[in-house]
Amino acid sequence: MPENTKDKERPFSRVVQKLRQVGLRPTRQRLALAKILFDGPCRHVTAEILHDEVSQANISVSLATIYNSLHQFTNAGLLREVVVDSGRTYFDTNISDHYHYFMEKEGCLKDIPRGAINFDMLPDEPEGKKFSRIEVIIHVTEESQK
Amino acid sequence: MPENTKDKERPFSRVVQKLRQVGLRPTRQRLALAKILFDGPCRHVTAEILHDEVSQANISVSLATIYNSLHQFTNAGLLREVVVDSGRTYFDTNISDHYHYFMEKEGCLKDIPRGAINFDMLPDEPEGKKFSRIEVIIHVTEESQK
DNA sequence: GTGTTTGCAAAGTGTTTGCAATTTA
DNA sequence: TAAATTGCAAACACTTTGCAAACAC
Repeated sequence: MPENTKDKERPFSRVVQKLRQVGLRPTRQRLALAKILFDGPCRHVTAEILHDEVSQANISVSLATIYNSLHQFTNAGLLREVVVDSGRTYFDTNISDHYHYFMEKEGCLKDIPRGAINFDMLPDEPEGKKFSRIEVIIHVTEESQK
Repeated sequence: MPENTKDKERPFSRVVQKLRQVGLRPTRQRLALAKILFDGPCRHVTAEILHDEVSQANISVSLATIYNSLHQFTNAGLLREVVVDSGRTYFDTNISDHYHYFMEKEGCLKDIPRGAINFDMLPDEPEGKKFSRIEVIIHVTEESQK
């Protein structure tokens, strides 16, 4: 099992930049996570899923670091937190305004395509308050279930 | 501290009925909880809030029983679970179709008045699936905060 | 070198569970 | 009395924290 170091830095350059832009040092751990998260289609992950995936890639990143990184990425605006399930935190790599399906059976999130859902009217913001975000989650079950 | 037993059953009759209707024995604990929950305006509670309130009324109900009861009430259709915050479960005594404000500062839920929010269009249910419920949560912050 | 980041293990939070004792019908 | 319910304490799942060692610049 010879170590493959040849493609160690080059393919990460985009990810390295992304981290640098938000002021996070591109450490081995953060690079591995960022590559999984941002180098491909948008994803919805939990800390545990990420931990499994990074492990499968034979990179060891502790759970504590995964949690730290997820929050750092979120604070930096690279991720968005989605709450569907008390006791489990999902992070969405799609940071644009959009809503979610929650597939009850699989326990996973899917983006609702832009334009597939629309508000006719919204309440007014109360005096001195503002709506910081509007979450819509459509729970999807199998036809047979109630 | 003389025990006050005179008004022990009568004022509970509505609540007793409610429990009986869904097949739950009106025990001392369930009655105390049901009275707090259903005898008055609609509420949003967590297990802890309920525990505090019932304790303040000098009735002792263990947290385990509170959790049990909240789930029993929910399964019986007397309550509805609302997820806003990972790590804390809210129960809503308003079981009609409606949506929520989440007041970030206070960490509490408020119902959005019926008709204040409306969908213009909704996605179609995929083949063999159905939308079991649609959750809308508007996060409300102070004007100054972002 | 200096300040940042990591990883472990321990602590924390909210919730669930097993089971003996108690209560309800 | 039989079956349901309760409460405790222990177990749980997920997340956060403190701190010494390792790392990035």
